[in-house]
Amino acid sequence: MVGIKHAPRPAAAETELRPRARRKAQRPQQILHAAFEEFVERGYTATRIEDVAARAGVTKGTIYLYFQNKEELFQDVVRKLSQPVFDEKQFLEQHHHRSCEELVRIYLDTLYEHMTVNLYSREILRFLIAEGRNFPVIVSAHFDEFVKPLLTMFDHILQKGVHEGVFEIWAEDHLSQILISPALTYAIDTLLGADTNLPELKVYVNTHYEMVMRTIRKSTI
Amino acid sequence: MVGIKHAPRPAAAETELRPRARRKAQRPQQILHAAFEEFVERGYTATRIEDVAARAGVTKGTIYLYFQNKEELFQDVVRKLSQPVFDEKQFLEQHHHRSCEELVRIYLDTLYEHMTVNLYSREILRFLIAEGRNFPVIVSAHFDEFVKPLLTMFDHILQKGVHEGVFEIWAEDHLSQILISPALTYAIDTLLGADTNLPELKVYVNTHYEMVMRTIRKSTI
Amino acid sequence: MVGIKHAPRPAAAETELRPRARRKAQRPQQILHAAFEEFVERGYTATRIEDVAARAGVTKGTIYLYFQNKEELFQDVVRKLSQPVFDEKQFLEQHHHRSCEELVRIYLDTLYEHMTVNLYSREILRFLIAEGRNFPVIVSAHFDEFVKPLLTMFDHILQKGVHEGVFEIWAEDHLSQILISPALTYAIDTLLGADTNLPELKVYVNTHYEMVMRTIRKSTI
Amino acid sequence: MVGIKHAPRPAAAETELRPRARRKAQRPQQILHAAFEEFVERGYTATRIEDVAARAGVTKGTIYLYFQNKEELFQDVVRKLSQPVFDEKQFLEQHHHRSCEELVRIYLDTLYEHMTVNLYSREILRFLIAEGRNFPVIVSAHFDEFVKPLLTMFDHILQKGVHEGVFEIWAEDHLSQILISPALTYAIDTLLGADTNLPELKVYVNTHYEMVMRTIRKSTI
DNA sequence: GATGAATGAGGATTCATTCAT
DNA sequence: AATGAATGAATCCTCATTCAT
Repeated sequence: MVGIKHAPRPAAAETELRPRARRKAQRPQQILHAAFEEFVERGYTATRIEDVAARAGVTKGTIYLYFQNKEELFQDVVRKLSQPVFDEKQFLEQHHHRSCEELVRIYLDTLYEHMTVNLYSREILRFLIAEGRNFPVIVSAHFDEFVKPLLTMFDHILQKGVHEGVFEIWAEDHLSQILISPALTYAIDTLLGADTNLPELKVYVNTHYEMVMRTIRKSTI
Repeated sequence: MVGIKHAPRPAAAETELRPRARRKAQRPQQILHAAFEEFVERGYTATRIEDVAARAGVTKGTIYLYFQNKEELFQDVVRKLSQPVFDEKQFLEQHHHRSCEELVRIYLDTLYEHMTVNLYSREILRFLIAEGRNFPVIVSAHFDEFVKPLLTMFDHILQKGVHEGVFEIWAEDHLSQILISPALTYAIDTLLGADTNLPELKVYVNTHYEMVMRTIRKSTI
Repeated sequence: MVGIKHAPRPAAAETELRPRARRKAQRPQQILHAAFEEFVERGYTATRIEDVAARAGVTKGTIYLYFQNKEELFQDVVRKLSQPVFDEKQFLEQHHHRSCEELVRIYLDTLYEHMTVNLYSREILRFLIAEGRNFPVIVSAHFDEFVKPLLTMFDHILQKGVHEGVFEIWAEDHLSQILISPALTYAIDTLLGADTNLPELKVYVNTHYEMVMRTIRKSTI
Repeated sequence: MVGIKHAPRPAAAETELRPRARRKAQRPQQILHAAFEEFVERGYTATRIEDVAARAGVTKGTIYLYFQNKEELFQDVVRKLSQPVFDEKQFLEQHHHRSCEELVRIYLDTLYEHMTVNLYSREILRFLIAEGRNFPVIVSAHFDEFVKPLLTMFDHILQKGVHEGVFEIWAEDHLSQILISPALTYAIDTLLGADTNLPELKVYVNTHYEMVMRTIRKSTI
């Protein structure tokens, strides 16, 4: 009987840890996600620690066991919940048999899909714009870690195209940035909740792709 | 002729008022600008009415003589300090002798100059992204009043070009939006204070212009 | 022409004063009445000087020309707008041919009518109860000037009745106060806005009168 | 027997709680009483939450843990600190052997004693008169819960007397209200702090009682 | 480790009062 | 005499943070 008193030991599902320890190990993640959602819904200042706690299923005090303070929590949310759109190496390997034009297309499709599906990216963009002034460090960290790789990768595709004689890089600077811009426009439109004005995605991407190709395709006269 | 050179004496409006009345007439503007600057520096929530007052050279109470409350003040800042980039009619008249390609170039130059010179536009964009969730009305009002005309006008230039046989509109939708996107990217980059990553404007505009032309110029084979 | 420029001199209607002077002379009264009404509607603290001013048709500043401050204004309202229910001398002369029983009846009728018709009395009672703590002087002044005479006068009627052998004063003290009490109850009920519970006045007065008579009428066995 | 002498150990409710929980359990009462006293001394508007807190030995914030806001606090004070004068059933059982005349006397004695001893009743009456305009709900709630039962109970005594042939109800309506009125007068006088004019209670009650009896005692000729 | 009661600094807003015009 | 713009003290309420349990 004594043994039965205790809840049966759960199958060590995800980790080897005891339930208590496991629960503890998950706390920070739970809290980060809860915080993210609250920050998304209300913005930094309007978000109350207590609401984050409630959403995470803990209480105020617990938040402070894992995070110094609200500011720290916010920064951690941005840092830890940002997800790279691509893993460049993997992307190139996965699509190594594709033509450069196809790579551009897949790149764009992936990018837009990421933005559509992945709440995080979009909302973190909002955070950065809204609160960036007060958190300059995470802004540039985010830029380095997530935006720059995006641009670099597009650059690589362009270069590959040049190398293969299908693309033409006629400008010295900023070309990738300019060519990808429409995706940012789309993201901002979404952020502004301009639902009415939101373009139909498929058509939008087609046009975007066409714009890119017309711009860089090497004329083969 | 000499006489005519001077602007016509302003209607008794401002100058002839007694000092007190004149001061009063200026208050709302003073406050709006002070508020704008505080909102820019701190964001909506972090801005204290008392700071706005101090910056405007008045005291707390005075703010409330002219604005219902903080929210109202914020909305008025956005509403009243937004400035249209173009007056389309005037723009077209002024440049009626230009070719369509030149019109596109002037359009872009004007747009970027506006963004560079005009603090307001840029920061109001930040407001809209940061606080838009809480002020949906001004977001859509702003879109209708300032963004939509911008797009429409670009559309008109494109159509003119098509009419004259120099441009080709090969997409049914969103073309203008996509073609102008790089300007938004530039604005956002500025907002993010990515000073390091900020492109040299002249080169950036050139590239943007070239992108547009490559995209829409009718091939004349 | 010069003469016509000025507004025609209004006929010296109520006083010999010039219009301007007359207007000035009326100001304090106007303000007192406006203040009274505001105090009635909102209570002392919730009444704003500006509202009083607006109701009096002047501006804030003007109030302070005639009254030291809000407190002073309140006290003046209570002092100057209280109106005696009876002029005892006149009352007795007017009804000298009546029997004592009739005098009691007329006394009660007058009292209730005063309370019903005369907003002031009722509301000033509320002031006294609500704010009396903070204005002890006017409470006792009011008591001496308005309540005491009321009781005294009833006493006199009783004594007259005793003298004429129709009434019997069987208690040494407080008899008048007790016999008049139902009128106070009625006033309070009105104040509490207990409209639902408010008795039909005529019936109520009848019962009150009957109570009084049964209490003091000399049995004539 | 010794053991039994002690009151049965109170249900774990209060005593067995850990100190923290116990303190929490008492907070609302502490605050209510502190608030009551402040409201009594200053009136609703002039009372500052911070003063209530200080008197309750807590800080501002704590008040808001237990009460939504100042208004709510006020209403709760009125609601929860009002105490019925009688428990009718108990009163009648306790005095079932008394004559109806004695019942009337005891009723009055109890009523006056309640008013004298029980600060709350008196001051809550002041609240209702002073602030009733702004809290109509609690006025009528209070009337239904505390005043009406008082009248009803007096009615019942009268009816009992009629049944036993000693009283005569000669008026259809409002009789109880009128007969009890002097008690209200007494309460108001106390409220007005008319200490000078305050009757000596014993004499006053005697006269009141005599008035009632002369009014309703069935003549036994 | 977790809790949640308590704190108290901080900020929006109101309004009696002043005073230059 | 009258105005009404401006002031700033006063007060409600919120919420990040602490800490005894």
